[in-house]
Amino acid sequence: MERYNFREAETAWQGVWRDRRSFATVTDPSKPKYYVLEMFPYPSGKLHVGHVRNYTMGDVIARFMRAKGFNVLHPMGWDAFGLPAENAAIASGGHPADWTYANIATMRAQLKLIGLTYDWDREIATCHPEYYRHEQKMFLDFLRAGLAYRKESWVNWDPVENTVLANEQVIDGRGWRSGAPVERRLLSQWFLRITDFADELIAGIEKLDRWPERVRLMQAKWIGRSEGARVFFRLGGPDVAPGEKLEVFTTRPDTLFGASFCALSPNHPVAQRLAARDPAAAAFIAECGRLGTSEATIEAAEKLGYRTDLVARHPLDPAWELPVYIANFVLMEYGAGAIFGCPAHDQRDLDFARKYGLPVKQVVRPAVEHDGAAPEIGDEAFVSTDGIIINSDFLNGLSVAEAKRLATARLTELEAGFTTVQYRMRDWGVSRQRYWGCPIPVIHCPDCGIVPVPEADLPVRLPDDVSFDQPSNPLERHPTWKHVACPSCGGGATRETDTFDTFFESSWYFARFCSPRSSQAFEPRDVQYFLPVDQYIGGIEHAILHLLYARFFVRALKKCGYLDLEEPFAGLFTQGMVCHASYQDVNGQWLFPEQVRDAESDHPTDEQGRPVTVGRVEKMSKSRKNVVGLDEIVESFGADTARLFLLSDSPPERDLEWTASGIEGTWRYVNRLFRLVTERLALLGPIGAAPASPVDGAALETRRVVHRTVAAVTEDLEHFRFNRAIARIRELSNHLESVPAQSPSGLDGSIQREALETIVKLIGPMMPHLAEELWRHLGHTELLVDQPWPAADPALLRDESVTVAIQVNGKMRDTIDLPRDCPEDDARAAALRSANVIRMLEGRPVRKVIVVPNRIINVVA
RNA sequence: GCGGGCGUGGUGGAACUGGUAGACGCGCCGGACUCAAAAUCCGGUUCCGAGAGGAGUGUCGGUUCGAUUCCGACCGCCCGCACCA
Repeated sequence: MERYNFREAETAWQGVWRDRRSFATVTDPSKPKYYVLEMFPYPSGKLHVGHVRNYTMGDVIARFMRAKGFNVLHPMGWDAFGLPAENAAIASGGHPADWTYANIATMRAQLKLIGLTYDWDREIATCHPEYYRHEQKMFLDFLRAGLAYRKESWVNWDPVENTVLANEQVIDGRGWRSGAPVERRLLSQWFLRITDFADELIAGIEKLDRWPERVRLMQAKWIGRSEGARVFFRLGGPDVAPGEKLEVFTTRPDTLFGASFCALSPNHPVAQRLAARDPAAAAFIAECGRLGTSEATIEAAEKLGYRTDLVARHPLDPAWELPVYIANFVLMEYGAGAIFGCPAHDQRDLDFARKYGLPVKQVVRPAVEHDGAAPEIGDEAFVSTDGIIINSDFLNGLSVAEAKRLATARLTELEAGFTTVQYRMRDWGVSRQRYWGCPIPVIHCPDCGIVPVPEADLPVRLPDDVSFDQPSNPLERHPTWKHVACPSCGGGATRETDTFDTFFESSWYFARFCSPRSSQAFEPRDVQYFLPVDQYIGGIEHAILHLLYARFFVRALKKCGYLDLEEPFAGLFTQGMVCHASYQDVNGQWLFPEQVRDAESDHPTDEQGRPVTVGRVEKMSKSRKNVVGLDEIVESFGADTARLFLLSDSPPERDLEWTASGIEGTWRYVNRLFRLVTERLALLGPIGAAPASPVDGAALETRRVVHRTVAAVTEDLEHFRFNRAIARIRELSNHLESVPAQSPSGLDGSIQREALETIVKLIGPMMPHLAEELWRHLGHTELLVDQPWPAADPALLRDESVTVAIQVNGKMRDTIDLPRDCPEDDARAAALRSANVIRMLEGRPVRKVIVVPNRIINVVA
């Protein structure tokens, strides 16, 4: 029996596609375009099968859309700056660039093994000066447009990576890569004004209707828009200047009459000033700093306050004085860094008030009163906004919404406040104290201050001769690199030694792919044609990070005149992870899957026959050794088998468990398909002849199955339902196998040909090498990749007779074949004739018969 | 705590807008071929029951002629956010 020689076929077809430049794409506005992009990888070393699931999905879409006639852009590149390269250099003494480029070479070769339709002419690596020079220019333009600025602020310091992290890169108080608890440091850093676009970024989410709801919600929450008011409280007390005011932010100006205290952040300027003259205040502030504000321990931390000798005068009743506290739960970074506390209607304020014996005055009662009186405030604040204002002077009797409006109107009149919108998101800190990144193109001059590097001097290149023998930034220690003449006054000055956050590079690479060799960042003609990305594919872990930064970046670029684009990614798909069981030997050491015998049995052992403990099925990771190498799988089963398995076993958005039995089963199917086609070649009609039009029998049924499959698979691929598409194709091949191959009972040659050519075309996006090989076997000289996607004949999608289920009292008792769309009376009569129905009725009278045309008949007794 | 998602055979998962639950696989069982094994092929495989039939989509309840699908309460799992005023 002939087996499919995937090694020969895959190498050969990859060569043909390469030589014919089958997947090279050019800007051609006369054709509809489709831009498919998978999030480009960081070149970390070697690919395992878990890495390639999203590339396979992207490739299926690219090939499918290509067959449907689109001019498909499907590029690949490398997110090549980043810490692992530097860490490798520290560990082994090499240079980050060498490590990075070597990994790129390895991974590029691996990607080429699996037959992806990348236009390799467009390959980019972000660590190349021809790439990063453009983002240096962008930064200078941002600077000019006021979108970039430098300020001293408290930042997140990762003590393991020895660098600052953006807020988005701190997960549960820990560095997103190192996992180390983040410290707070006061540093001068570069920021991008992402908050300028907060409103636009939130409004734009509405229009991203081809994004997962989950990601849209996460972004909206991250940006965190709150409508409210700034309110000013006149301060009183020692060393308070005449007319000095305390500014607070609140979303509930309607509850101002329920105020019982004000609270300052420990970092608030007023608190800091107080600390200078009040040692107890200073001690309290120091204590707050020790506890940390970004630690996960905050959750359990008690709400603590220090009562100052200051008072705050109520803006709507100057005779009313409120105590002023310094409180550990007030964040300097949000709002005004100070609050007014309304214990009756805010749980946190209530806890605080109870602890310090402050008054609790209810000013909102439930809109629907229960038995007359409003319930007392006990340990639970009444936080609902569905209520009526009470005990509040001129606001009494109003709804919460009305009271908000009236209160802020009065505040505005008194010049004691105004309405405002507050965001949770803060500006994006882009400075990193590391070497392997894009240099920030500014110069610090003792006389002129910050001076941008002149555009003619770009790119500011990284120096090659650096050492990693100390933990600090090598650019800082370099003997000459940072010492330059000031471009403005010519005097002695120093370069900025920080580099950009690597999310800077990934914020615009999708645009660079449109014109990767241009001397500009990109050509307007190209980006206008290809952008936005029609289908973006990547992991959920970037729901906020990269996907938010890129959305901001296109807006900033638009403002600077680079491009005219609303959103970078019109469609987004977030794929699940590839998982594998993990194994430990008797000593608790992790084992690679290939070191385990009988891994899927009840008693797996190691190579010495000792028992092995099977752990959880979890994401493939080097540390647990539960990885399956891509090279090994391609060598044993071929790229198509690996691709098919990655697509078939789970829905694409869910996690997939990689199993040896699964990949073997897929390999069996690949061979079955190969035989199905190659064993029937002698029976086929000529190429190009129209299929016969049988009126009934097996031949008609076969044509129906073929066309139904085309319709179903097309629909499935359009909706990312790869697992279902594959199930449909398997049903079709099951059907074809069941039809006798040989005449006279077999099919007409033209119908055989139609069926086999169709199945080959349908598997094309998923198993491109096998499909191309079988297409050649079918006698074609042109390439399958240049063939159009098959179309289903609508006439063959409609059956003339339908199988209708018959229920008695909702339970299925029989099925009957009826002509399609037959009259209801006929259907009813046919159902009542059914022997099973008569038996199940047991002589009871029929009360009602429900007929759902072509579907079901329910006899109710 | 808040927000979102998910619970279907031994297992991964199907089931269009409420209309034949378990498609398509994996595994398992039986059989054919073989000296034997592998490969391949054929048949079976939700549970109970010999059968007729009954039960069945996390649990309980509701709406309906009919519920995996809609509604309510609960249980469990996963993910995100979390002193945001």
